[in-house]
Amino acid sequence: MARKPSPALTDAEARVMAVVWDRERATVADVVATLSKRRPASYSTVQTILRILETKGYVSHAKAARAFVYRPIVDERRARRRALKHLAARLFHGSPGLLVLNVLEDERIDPAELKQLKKLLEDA
Amino acid sequence: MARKPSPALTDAEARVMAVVWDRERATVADVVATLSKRRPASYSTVQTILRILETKGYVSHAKAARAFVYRPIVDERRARRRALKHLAARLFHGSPGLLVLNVLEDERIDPAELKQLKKLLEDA
DNA sequence: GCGCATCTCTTAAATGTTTAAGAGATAGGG
DNA sequence: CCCTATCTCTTAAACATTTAAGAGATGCGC
Repeated sequence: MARKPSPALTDAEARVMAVVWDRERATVADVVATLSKRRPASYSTVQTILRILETKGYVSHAKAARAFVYRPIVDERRARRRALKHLAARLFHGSPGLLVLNVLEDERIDPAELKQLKKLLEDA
Repeated sequence: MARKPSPALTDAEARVMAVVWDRERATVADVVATLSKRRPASYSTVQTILRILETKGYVSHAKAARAFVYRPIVDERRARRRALKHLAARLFHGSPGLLVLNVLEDERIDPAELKQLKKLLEDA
C-alpha cells in the first residue's frame, strides 16, 4: 500500500502555475490577488500549493525584502508537453496523433488557429 | 477545508477502464488477468477501483452467474472528450486549438494519421 | 518605541486515490 | 456432503490533494 508522488499538475496547482508563468515572478500575495478575481483564495492555501510546487520542481523561491518571490523552473511549454504525453498515454494508447484527431473531430477550432494548423501540416 | 469529487479518470482508473472498454463487459477477474500481463494487480484493488468507477458513473454492474459483470456507461470517445476539455481548460487557456498546435509542434505524428489530419482540415 | 499589518511556517482537518488484507457467501469437484 | 477455490464485500493503511487556522517574526506608520 504505497504511492508515487505524481509529477503532473493538479487543478489547484495549475491555477497557481498559470499566475506564476504569466508574471514570471510572483509572491504569495500576488497569486492570491490574481486568483481572487475569480474565486476567493486564502493566503495559506496558496502558500501550501506553492510549497508543493517547489517540491515537485516546478518553481523555486528567493527571499526578496520580506516576501518570498517564486519563479518558474519548468516553463509552460515543457509542462504542456508533459501533460499531453501523460494524457496520450492514459487515454489514447500513447498516440499523440489519435489525440489530435479526436480534438479536431469534436471541437470547434478558432479560424486563425486553423490557418496555423494547415501551415504546420504543409511543412511537415 | 473540503473537496469536490473529481469526475476525471485517474491513472489507475484509466488502466481499468481501458480493459472494460476493450472487452465491452468484464469481471473483476478479467481485468486482473489483463492488467497482470504488464504489472501484477490484486483482485481487491481492482474491485475497489471498479466500485469507484461506478460511483463516478463510468460503469455499471450486473450480476451474471456468480461474478459481477461490469459494462461501460461512458464510452471511450466521451471520456476522451472530457479529458481533453479538462486539460485544455487547465493548461491551454481553454483553447483546444492551442492544444493541438502544441502537440503538432512537439510530437512526431504517424504518417497515416498525418494524412487523416490533412483531410480533416480540408473539409473544415 | 508600540501596535498593526504582512509574511512565513507549522500543523492539521477533510477528502480523494491507491493499494490490499480478511470475512463471509457460494458453487463445483471429489 | 464437505472441502476448496472463487467471488463479493468490508475495512483500512498509506499517501496525495485541497483547504485553512494559528503561531511567530518583522517591518512600517505614528
